Amino acid sequence: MSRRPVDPNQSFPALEEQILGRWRERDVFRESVRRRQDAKPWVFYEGPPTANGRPGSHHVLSRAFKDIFPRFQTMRGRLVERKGGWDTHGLPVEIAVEKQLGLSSKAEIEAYGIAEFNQRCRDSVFEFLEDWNALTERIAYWVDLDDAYRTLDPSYVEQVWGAIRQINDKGLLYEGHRVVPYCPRCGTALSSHEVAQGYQDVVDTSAYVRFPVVDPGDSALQPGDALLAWTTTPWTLVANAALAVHPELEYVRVRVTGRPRSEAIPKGDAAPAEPEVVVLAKALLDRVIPTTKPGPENAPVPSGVEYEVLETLTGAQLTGARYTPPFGYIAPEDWGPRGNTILPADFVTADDGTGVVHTAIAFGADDYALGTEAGLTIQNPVGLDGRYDERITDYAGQKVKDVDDQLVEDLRRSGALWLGKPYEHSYPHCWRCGTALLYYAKPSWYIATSKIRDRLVAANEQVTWHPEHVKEGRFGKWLQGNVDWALSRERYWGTPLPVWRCDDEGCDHLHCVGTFDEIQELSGQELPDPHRPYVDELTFACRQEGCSGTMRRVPEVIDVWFDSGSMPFAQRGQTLQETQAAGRWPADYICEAQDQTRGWFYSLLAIATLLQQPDAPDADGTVRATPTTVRALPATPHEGAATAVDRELAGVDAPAGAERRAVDGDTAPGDGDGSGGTATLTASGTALNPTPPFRDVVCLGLILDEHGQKMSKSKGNIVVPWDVIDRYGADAFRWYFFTSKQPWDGYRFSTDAIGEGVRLFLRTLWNTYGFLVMYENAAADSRASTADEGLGDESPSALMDRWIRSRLSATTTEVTERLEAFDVTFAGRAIASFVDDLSNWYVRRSRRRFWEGDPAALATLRECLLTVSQLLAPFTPFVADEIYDNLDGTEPSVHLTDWPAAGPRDLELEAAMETARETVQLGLGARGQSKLKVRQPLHEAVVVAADRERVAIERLSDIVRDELNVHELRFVDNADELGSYEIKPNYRTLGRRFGKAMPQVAEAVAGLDPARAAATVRAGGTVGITIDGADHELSEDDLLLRMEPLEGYQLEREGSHAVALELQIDDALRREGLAREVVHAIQAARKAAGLEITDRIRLTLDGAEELLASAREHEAYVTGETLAVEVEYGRVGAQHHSADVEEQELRVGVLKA
RNA sequence: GGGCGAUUAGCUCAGUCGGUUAGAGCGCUUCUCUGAUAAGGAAGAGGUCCCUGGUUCGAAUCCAGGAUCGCCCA
Repeated sequence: MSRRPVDPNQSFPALEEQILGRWRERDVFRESVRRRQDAKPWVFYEGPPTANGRPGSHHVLSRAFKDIFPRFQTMRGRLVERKGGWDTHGLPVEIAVEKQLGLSSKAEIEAYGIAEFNQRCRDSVFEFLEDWNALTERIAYWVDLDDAYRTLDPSYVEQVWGAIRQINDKGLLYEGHRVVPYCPRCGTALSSHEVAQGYQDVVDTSAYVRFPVVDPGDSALQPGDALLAWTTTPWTLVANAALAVHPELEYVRVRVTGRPRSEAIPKGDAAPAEPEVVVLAKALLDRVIPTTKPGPENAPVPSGVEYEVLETLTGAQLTGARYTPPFGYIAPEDWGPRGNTILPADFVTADDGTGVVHTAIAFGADDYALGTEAGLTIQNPVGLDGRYDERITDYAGQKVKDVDDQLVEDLRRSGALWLGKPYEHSYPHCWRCGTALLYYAKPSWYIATSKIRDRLVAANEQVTWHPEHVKEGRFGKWLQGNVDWALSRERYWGTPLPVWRCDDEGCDHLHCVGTFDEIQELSGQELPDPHRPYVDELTFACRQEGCSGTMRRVPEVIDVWFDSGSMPFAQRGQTLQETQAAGRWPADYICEAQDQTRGWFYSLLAIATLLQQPDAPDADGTVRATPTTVRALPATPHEGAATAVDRELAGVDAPAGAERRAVDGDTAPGDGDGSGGTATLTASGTALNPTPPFRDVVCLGLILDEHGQKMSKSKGNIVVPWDVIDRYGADAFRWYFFTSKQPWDGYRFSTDAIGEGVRLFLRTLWNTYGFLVMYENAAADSRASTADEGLGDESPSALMDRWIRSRLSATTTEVTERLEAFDVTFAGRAIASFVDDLSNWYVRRSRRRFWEGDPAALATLRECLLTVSQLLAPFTPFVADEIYDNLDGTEPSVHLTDWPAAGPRDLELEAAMETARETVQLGLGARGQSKLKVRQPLHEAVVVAADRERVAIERLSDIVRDELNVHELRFVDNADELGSYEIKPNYRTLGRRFGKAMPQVAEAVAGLDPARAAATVRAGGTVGITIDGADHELSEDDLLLRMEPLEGYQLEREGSHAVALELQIDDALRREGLAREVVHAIQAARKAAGLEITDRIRLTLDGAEELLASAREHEAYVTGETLAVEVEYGRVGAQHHSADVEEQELRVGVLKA
C-alpha cells in the first residue's frame, strides 16, 4: 500500500481546487443526497438572496452556516435536500433599473412602458449570478443551484397567489386606509424594513403655534386662551384637524408678558405685545417659557418673558373647546362636528413639545387613529406626488417640504407663531433615492396579522433560537407589538396582488384570485406571464347581481417579503398543506443574519401561521373585510383603522352567539396595553398551537472590520471573499467563522485573523497527517496487525494508544452532541483540542514507535486521523476529504461516509494522563528554574503525590521519566521532606456551612498547625475548630492543601502536587548527557547533508576527548539514534560538520552507507 | 426616545452553580526541546474583569443605575 506523498508546504487553495474537480467528477454532492433517498428527511430552507449585487464576506458566513448542518445531518443518515433559491422582485431591483435608464418618477416609468421596464428588471436580477454560483461552489456550500427556485417563476407566483387567496378566505385580507411612510418620489409606501434603512439626521424648522379658543364649550378654558402646540412638520399645519391632550395630564393656564425671540424667524418679534394667556402642560412650562435663566439645551431662549400661572387644569377639563386653526385653507366644518376641537388622547405625553399635540389626521399614525376615533372626515390636501393640491391656494403645486419656512413666516405675520426654531432630529428618508418620507394616509392592502398575534407568539414558543435570547427578546418583543402587514406596493416589478375590483363605483365588488386557471377561466383569456402589465389586461364581468361593471385587477404588487416567506411551499409549486404532506414542512433548520429577524424569519412565521387559520364559512374568493364597513368603530391609538377592522373580522371566524360575544369582549376599547383588538383564535375553536415553519434557527451576527466598524462600500473596508480564499482557502475561511467565536456575537474580521487559524489548526493537522503518510510509506512491511493489538496491555505504548483512542471517543461524542444542538463553535473547538493532543502529545511521545514502524502506532494514528476527517467534514470539507481519500478512500468521498460512532472510553486513563502531564509540566518548570538543559539526564525526580494521583503517575511513569529525562521517579506521600504544607479553608464547602461566620472560620483554619492538620485529614480524620464557643469538625474536603517549598530543593508545585528534581550530576550522568549532545550534533549533520530519515550512515567523529569518550561509552545509543552502521573515532574527512558542545569542539562526518 | 446584545491582558477570545491567587491563543522577552511541524515546552512582562451603588461571609459572575459600542425600532 502506498499513499500519495504529502507536501508539508501544500497550498490549501490549490488543494481545494483539485478537490473541487474530484467532487465534480465523482458527482459527490448529488450522490450524497441520492444515497439518503429513502431516509427520513431533515428539512432545510434556503433563504433566497438577490443576485443583483456581488456576494461579500457576510454571504460566506451565512453560506458556511447553511452548509455545515446539512452536511452533518446527511452523514448522520438523513435526507437533506438543499434547493437553492433567488429573490428576484422588489423595489431595489426597480431602483437599480431606473438609474440605468435615467428614469426618476413613476410617470417616466409608465411612459417608458411597464412591459419593457419589467423586462429590464428581470434581466438585471441575475446580473451577478455567475459570481454567486462561483463563490458558492468555491466555498463548498452544497446547494442545488441548477434547480434553484426563483420568485419570479410562474409556478412560484401562482403559489403566492394561492397563499393570498387562502388568507383572504380566512377573512384576513383587507384594504385599509392607513398612515404609511411614503416616498413621494418613488410614489410608493415603504415597509418598516425599508424605512429603517433611511434615517438621517436633518435640521427642520420646528414651530410652537398658538391655537386661540373661540368656543370653550364644556371646557374650563376662556375664549381667547391660546393653546400652544409644537410641530416639527409645519407643512402639516395647513391640515390641522384637531388638538390632542392627555386627559389625565396636568395643564396650566399662564398669563405671559413679553415675547420669546424666534431663532428661525429673526425678522422681528412675533407680536402682539400685550399680555396673553397660553395653555400648555405644566411639566413643560420651564422648557417652553423659561424666564430667568437659560434652560436645557433645546429650550427657547428667554427674552424678558415673564409669566404667572393662573390655573391648573387636567387635560379632561380642556377637551371639547373649539379653536381657530392657524390656516384657513380648510374650513373647520369640513372635518366634521368635532373638527378643530380639543380631543382626549392617551398617546400624548409631557416628554417633549407642549403636551398639546397638533393633529393632522392624514399625516400621522396617531393622528389618523385619533381622527378615526373622533369620527373626523379625512381631508388630505397633499397629492401622491408630495405637492399641495388646489385647496391650499397659496402653495398649490409646491412640494410640501419646500414651504416649511414660508409657512412659519406666514404664521409669524398672522400672529399665530409663538416661536420658531431649528430642530435637529433623525428623520426617515427613502433608502434608495434619499427623498424625505411623508407619513401619509392612503389606501393600502393589509393582512390582519395583529389579529393572530397570540398565535404567532404560540408558534414562536416552539422554535429553538440560537442564540436563545432572540426568542423572548428581539423577535418575541416584535411579535408582541405586531401590527398588520402592509402588503401592497404601488410599483411594477413584483408579484401582482391577485385582487380584481369592479369598476362600477356603486358596486366595488372585490375578488381574490387563487390560481392561474381561475383567472383564465373567469376572463376567458390566456395569461402569458403573471407579471404586470400582462396580468392587468385580464378582466371579467362583475358577478354581483344587477351589476354590469367590469372586474379589473388592482394596480398594486406585493411586498417581496411575502414572496420569500412563501418559499417553503412556493419553491415546490405546492400549497403549504401539500408540502407538509410530502414531509418537507416545517424546516428542521434555517439560518440567516440577525437583520432578518423582522424580515424573513418573520415573514416565514407569519405566513405559516396565517395559513393554519381556519377558513371562514362562506369563503368564495370575495374580499369581504374592507374597512368601509367599520369606519365608525372605535380604535386604539396605535393601530388605527386596522384595529377597527379586526373587530369586524373577529366576527368572521367566531361561529356565533356566545363565542362571538367573548371575542367582542376581548377587543373592548381601552384595555390599556395598546394592543386591544387582537382577538385570539383559541376562542373560535382552533385551540391547537400552530406549527412554526422552522424548528431551529441560527441567527448570525454582523461582520465588522478589524477596528469594529461595520463593513460598507463607502468606508472601503470591505474584505473581498476571493482575497481570503486565494490566500488561505475556503476551509480556513469557514474554520474561522465556525470556531473563532459564537457566530451571533458578530465578527471582528480581517484577513490576518484567518491566517492564525490556519497556522494553529489546519497546518498542525496537515503535518500530523503528512507525518503518518511518510511513515506508512517508509514502513517496509505491509501491516497485517490490527489496531486492536495490545489493548489491555499496560506497556507505555499501549497506554498511549488507548489514551488517544479514548480521547477520540470523547471528542466524537462531544462533536456529535454539539452539532445536534447547533453549537458549531464548541464542536469545532473540541476537534481543535483533540488535534492538539494528537499532534503535541500522542505523536510527539510516539515518534520512536513510528520510526520503528510500529504497526499499532501507525494504525492508531491512522484511525484517529480518519475519524477526525469525518468529524471535520462538515467544517472544512476539503482538507477532510483529502485526508480521507488518501488514508482510506473506500468511498468516493468522506462526505459519503456515515458519521462515526464513538468508541469506548477509559475515563481513568484519561484522568491519569492528565495528572501525568501536569507532573511533566511541573518537572519541566523545575528544569527551567534549575537552568539544567533537559538533555542532561538527572538521577531522580521526587514526586509528591498520594492515592489516586500517585497510582496514575506510577502507571505512566515511563512517560514522565522520559519527558523529564530522569532515571528514577520517587514518590513521597507528603511533602515533609520537600517542603511544608499550607492549609486553606475551602470556601465552597465551608461558605455554605458557616455563612456569615466565614471570616472566623478562615481565622481558625489559619491558626491550625498545617503539618498536623494535613496529616490528620489525609489519613481520613477530622480537625476541630471552635467558632463562638461551638465545636465544628472539618474533614479533608473542607481544607485545601498547598505545598510550600523547602530551601535547597528545586521544586515546582501546584495545589497538593509537586515535583522536585535532584540536581546533582556525577560523571556518569555528565557523560550520558554529553552523548546526547553528540547525537544532537550528528542529527544536525545528517540534516545538513540532506539525508532521508531512513538513510543509514557511516559515521566519523573527532574533537574533544571527553566528547569522544562519552560517545564511546554510549556507542550503541549513539549509533542507534543516528542509524549509523559503523562509527570511527579520531578522524573525519574534509566533508564534516563542526559543532560546539559545551565549549568543546566536535567534528562529525556522515556518509550515506 | 424605546428594545436587544456586548464590554475580561497590547490583540482575538474562554470563564461552569457566586467560592481560594481570573485563564488560553497570538504578539513581546528569556530559556528549552526537536530527524513530521513556520511546530512544541517552561518562565517572564502584561488586568481598575467599563463605572457606581446594592445583595452576600464572599461578585468578573446576581440586582439597580450610568457610560461606551453594535444592532433593531421609533
